[in-house]
Amino acid sequence: MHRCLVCEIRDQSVCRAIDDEDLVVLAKSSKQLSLPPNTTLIEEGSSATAFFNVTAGTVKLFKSLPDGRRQITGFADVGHFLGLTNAGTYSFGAETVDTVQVCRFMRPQLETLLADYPQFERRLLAEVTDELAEAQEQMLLLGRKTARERVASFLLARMIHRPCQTTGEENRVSLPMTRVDIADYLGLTIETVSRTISALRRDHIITGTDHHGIRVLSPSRLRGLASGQENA
Amino acid sequence: MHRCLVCEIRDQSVCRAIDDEDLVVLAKSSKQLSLPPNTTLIEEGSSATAFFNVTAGTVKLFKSLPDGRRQITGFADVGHFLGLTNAGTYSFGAETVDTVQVCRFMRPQLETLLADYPQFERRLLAEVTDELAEAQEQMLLLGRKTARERVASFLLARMIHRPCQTTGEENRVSLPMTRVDIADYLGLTIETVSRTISALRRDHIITGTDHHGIRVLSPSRLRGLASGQENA
DNA sequence: CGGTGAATTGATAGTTATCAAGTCCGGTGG
DNA sequence: CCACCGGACTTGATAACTATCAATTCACCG
Repeated sequence: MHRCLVCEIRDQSVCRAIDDEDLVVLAKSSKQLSLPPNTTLIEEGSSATAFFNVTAGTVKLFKSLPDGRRQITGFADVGHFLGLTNAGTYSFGAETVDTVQVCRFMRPQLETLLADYPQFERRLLAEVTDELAEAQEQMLLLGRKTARERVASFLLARMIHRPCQTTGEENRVSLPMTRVDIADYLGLTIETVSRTISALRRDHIITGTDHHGIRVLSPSRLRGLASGQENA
Repeated sequence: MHRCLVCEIRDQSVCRAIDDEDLVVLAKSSKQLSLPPNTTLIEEGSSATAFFNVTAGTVKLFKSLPDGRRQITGFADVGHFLGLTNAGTYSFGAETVDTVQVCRFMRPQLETLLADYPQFERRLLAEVTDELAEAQEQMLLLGRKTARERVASFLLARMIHRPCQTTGEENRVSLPMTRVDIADYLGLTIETVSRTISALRRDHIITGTDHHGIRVLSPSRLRGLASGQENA
């Protein structure tokens, strides 16, 4: 059957630009993959042959230096696409954080889609524009915020962006990634991330001992911290 | 007459997506402006009413924190556009660095252009994709590079991107922006930028005493530094 | 030629990295 | 079911890099 027609997250992704009839074509030009944690989706510098749409889980995007230093440039979760590039090679790498499902489009087929469905291209432009705005926000964080402000910004962004209301707990934030990933995202070391989270706990701004999930006690104080009011 | 037809940088900008006949329409929907140094083009957070195409000079884009800390997210020079956003307000500010000329499109007219010229949208998508790749490179710089590596990366990028061959000097790099701007772009202080440039001079990697232009003596050592080889 | 803002240089302080133990937690096997 | 194992995380002590504060020096422009 036509897989894309019954896609649960269709309205959250770029695919919403395509109507029911044409989704048949889309289903043929894409393939769904299920990937275990820490799988390489895109190797940095490899030739750009595919394009992915995340339908479940979280993917990390990153760039590295020859000596191994790494900067995670973003986490892509449900509904996000990745793999666009003008050059022939990917300028970044991508790995799964947890178990991930993606739809993969091969490049020639993507080109066809872009040519045939202006709406699809329109959606893509909007998505990339959003990503650029996020990247600018992250540059502000990396260039000008303190460790405490960075961690607060990160937790706040995850609280707002992924309202984890599956559990009964209020303001719960899930952290599927490791401390290494958080550190590489915030431009810090794992020790500084750990110490800073502990400090926020001591200050009763957050709570919870689980390493992969915390609860925000005072969203307003967190918001204050994230925007540079070092008190609150 | 039809200004856009004789535009000297047309083939360097998004306007190259539009053919001669239709440029007449473009000329009507845009307006050319000449602006002195340090003019605000876009106020951070103001409502997004216009879109600009730089035809001469350099514009700085930035984001700020309430207490005044600022991060310059990029410099836009000849051929670059700026002002795209999905939200109703700009998430960033923009100011001229030197004397700048821009073509201004008002938002409704831009929407029309996008709808009528798929090629224009295509070009825009490519441009934004490039900017995103640059932003990711800058995140690597801000999150993981040392001061010396940051300055080396900056000088190298300007050498490669703006081959300043107007003067006879080889490998000349022009720095129209102030030390404050460079510092805010690299996530450093002006003192650290100044000290680092002096150190590169001492190490005979660059030369020149002019504050707004230097000459690279050893591009290869600069390249090594920029990618993390702390020797070279 | 003097004035003024920009840039450089110096001394010191602070934030975060590095190095080094521990502790916690999830998974595995007895 | 419980003990053990190993990786992830936390905590502590110290070091290093860059920021801050302060004083010149430089260069541009009237």
